[in-house]
Amino acid sequence: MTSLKDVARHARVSTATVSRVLNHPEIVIPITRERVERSLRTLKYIPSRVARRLRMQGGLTHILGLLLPDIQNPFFSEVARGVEDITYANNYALILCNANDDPDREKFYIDVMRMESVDGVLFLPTNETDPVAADMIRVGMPFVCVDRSLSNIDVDTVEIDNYAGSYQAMELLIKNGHRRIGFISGQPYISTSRGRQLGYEDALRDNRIPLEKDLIRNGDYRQESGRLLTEELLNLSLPPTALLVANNRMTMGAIAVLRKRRLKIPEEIAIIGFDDFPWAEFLEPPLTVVRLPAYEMGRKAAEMLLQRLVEPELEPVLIRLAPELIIRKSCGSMDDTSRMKSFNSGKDRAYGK
Amino acid sequence: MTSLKDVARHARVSTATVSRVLNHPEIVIPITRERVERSLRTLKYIPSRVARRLRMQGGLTHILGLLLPDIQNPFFSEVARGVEDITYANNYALILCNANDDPDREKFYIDVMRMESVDGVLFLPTNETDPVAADMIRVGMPFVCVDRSLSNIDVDTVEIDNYAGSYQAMELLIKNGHRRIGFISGQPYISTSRGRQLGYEDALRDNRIPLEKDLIRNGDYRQESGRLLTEELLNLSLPPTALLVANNRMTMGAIAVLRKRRLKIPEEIAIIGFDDFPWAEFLEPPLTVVRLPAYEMGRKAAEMLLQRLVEPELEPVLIRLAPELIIRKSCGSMDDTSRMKSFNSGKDRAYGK
DNA sequence: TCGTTTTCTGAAAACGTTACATACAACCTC
DNA sequence: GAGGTTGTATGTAACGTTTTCAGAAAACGA
Repeated sequence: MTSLKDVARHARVSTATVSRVLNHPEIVIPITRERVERSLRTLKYIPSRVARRLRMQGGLTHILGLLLPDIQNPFFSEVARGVEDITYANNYALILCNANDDPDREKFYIDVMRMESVDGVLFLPTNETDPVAADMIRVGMPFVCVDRSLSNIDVDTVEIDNYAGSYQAMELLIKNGHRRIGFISGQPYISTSRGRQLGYEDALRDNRIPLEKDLIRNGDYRQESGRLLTEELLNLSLPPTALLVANNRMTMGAIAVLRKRRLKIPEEIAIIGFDDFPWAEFLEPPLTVVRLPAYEMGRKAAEMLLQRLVEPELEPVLIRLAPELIIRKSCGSMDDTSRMKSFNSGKDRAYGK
Repeated sequence: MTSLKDVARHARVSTATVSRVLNHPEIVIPITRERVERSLRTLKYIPSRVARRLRMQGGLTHILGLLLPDIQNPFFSEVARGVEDITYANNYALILCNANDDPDREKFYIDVMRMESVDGVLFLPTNETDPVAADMIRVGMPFVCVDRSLSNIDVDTVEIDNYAGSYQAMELLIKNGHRRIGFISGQPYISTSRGRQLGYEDALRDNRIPLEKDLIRNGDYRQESGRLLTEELLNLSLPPTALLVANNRMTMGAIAVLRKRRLKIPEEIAIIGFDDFPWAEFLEPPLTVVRLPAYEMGRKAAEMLLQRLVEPELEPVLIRLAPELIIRKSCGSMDDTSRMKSFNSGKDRAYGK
């Protein structure tokens, strides 16, 4: 690798001059500048970001870190794409790490980011209380929480209005005549899960439907979990007539069970999932979902972090993005309301009411 | 940030000793070692990988780069997961970059990797002739090509036997009675596309079915492309009775068109896609696919690169992984062969043969 | 006791940058 | 013409590590 020193020797100037040609070309006299630039080209000089980063402790070195819980989930990879579009547009490099839902791995990568002295970190916590992250924030590392929040820490956050998302989904199901609605939630120590669950509960209460603890199940956001919990719900003596599932993976698990039991959707059981994904409309029937603006969230978060870098003293900001209910067929469409109702009353009778 | 120097001062030793405690603990006497370790802990020392990397030019600094064409495609994100599992297991950090199918972005990130002096690079080229990558290889950077190969460059490569994949898919379609099979291919300058197309052509030839240029369409691996080309194929005066689609995105485009035209799958048109994905079995009908071992490929590639780091002088190696035909319903299952046949002969008559 | 080996530690140099302080002109200003 | 100002380039000191070299101290053998 050719270094600044090589270029300096070749152009018969000092390294300082070469560095200035690179960083502040306007303050070096054209004749010298051109000579240096020629040397730069002939030697194919490539600067070392490592050396620069070492030297510029405290300055900006144009590298950000992004830590995701699960890169395979299209929701998170869309967040990543949003982030990356912004960082690239601003000439920032990005260290993208995948915690794989494993706290040890998460810690490993958080440490990596500190060790790499990135300018700032975009973080999607796998759980609410992360001492390593907390430490990082305390120590003054520019930091933005994305999608999920950290408890007891006041820090820039971009998240989705999960409460509104599930509230709207519930309203639709209730309007379609459902009263026994199963809710497959995520882990209670993830902020998104709690928001979604609260929306579920409030929608019931606002519609004077009694809350049944039995109908709420906590899973771990994985497909297997969705499968298991759906089985449990269907095996209830009074099974639900509709399902609200808190993420896309568990939704797939749920659908797998529904298929296996040959239950007709939405006639025999309705289902709404969280997270839209490219194939949702090709399922049979097309899946009604709460679309979460993942790409938007990634962009917003990256913009926020870049902003924070130039204005470190600002008060922490919270941005909440609105989800969107995408009504397809799996919830019983509006047109089917009548059929829906009669079906449900039939069910109700079957239950002995 | 506390540095080695701080720790050294606190423990009343030299920085050299602290460094030795960190890297070669066995050569420092226990009494000193413990004192240093105590200081390390109380000061919460976190090493700077940046400084280490700068110092260890030529040595191994435990960081690898991975450059993907499109992080949102589940195929690539699965590759990433495979890579990441291996790097993490070996205590390597990973800089994961997303070229977003954009050659400029690809160049940007390749440069970033050089500038960051990573130990090695895992690269999925967006096209076969990449001067920047070629340069990197020439300059001796440990390098592994994944999934797609670079032309004219002898370098470690892990890829999939695309030829076999499409050959097998074609055999199945032909066995199911199809003779007019449309092929929606990728860009001809991507090695995977060519392999898949060759398999298509050879399967036809080996079964004495004349090749019709009209039935082969080149797309760009995006959904819109699949949509367009399917429309084109269906608008042919003699449209195909089956479709083989060279990647998952274009397959979705194709299915969208088939749905829109209310064509029954597989009765009116059969379809096989490349790349399995989590939802393929939930489509109606479940999609027959050529499963590509993406995760495996990621693992293999990472292992290969790590191997290369310790044995730089080895001859370049080519690993070709076998795909797997996953037969579901969209191609007309074996049981339906008879129905298939009669259906096709009916079609044939309709075509005036 | 003295030399020799062994074990441990410290000083210093290097990695490739950037920034600060300085040097040396040349040009004003009074 | 002394002193100040500007414009340009240089020298050098960091940044935080690792490693080489050499020296001090300890252990050993005679």
